[in-house]
Amino acid sequence: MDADDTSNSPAEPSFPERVWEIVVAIPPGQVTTYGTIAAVLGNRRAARMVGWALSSCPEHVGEHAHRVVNRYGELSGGWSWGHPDIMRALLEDEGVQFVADYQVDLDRHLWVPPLQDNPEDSE
DNA sequence: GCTGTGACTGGGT
DNA sequence: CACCCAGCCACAG
Repeated sequence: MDADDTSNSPAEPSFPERVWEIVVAIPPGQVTTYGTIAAVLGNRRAARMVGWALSSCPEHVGEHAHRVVNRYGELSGGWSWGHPDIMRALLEDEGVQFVADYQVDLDRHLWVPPLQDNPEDSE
C-alpha cells in the first residue's frame, strides 16, 4: 500500500492541539504552568513545546493563554501581549493575586488540569 | 542537514 | 529564589 493516503483521517489530536484544549479549559481565577500541562500530556520535558504551541496558537486560544505561567508563577510570556502589564491586568481582573508585579501566587491559584489518557510516562 | 534559539523544567549548589 | 547544567522538541536561517 502506498504510504501517501491523504484521504485517511485518524483525527488524532497532536501535541499543540491538546495544549490548546487544556489552556482553554483553565477556569477563571486559576493559573497553571507549562510543566503541568506537559506532564498531563505525558511528556514533562515537553514544557518547551507547550510554550511553542502557545506562541503559535490560534487567536481564540490566546484569550486563555494569559492563565499560563512558568514554574515560579512569573508572566514569562507577558510580552506576547505587547507588554506583561496587559497579561497581569487580565489575571487581576479574574481575581488572581500577585506576589510581585509580574508573579502570581501559585500557592493560591495553581490549577491542575484533569489527567488525559496517557498510559505512558511512568516516571 | 547542521546550528542556534526558544512563552520551559528539574536537580544540584 | 538565583545561577549553572542537561534534556526535550520544533522551527528558522
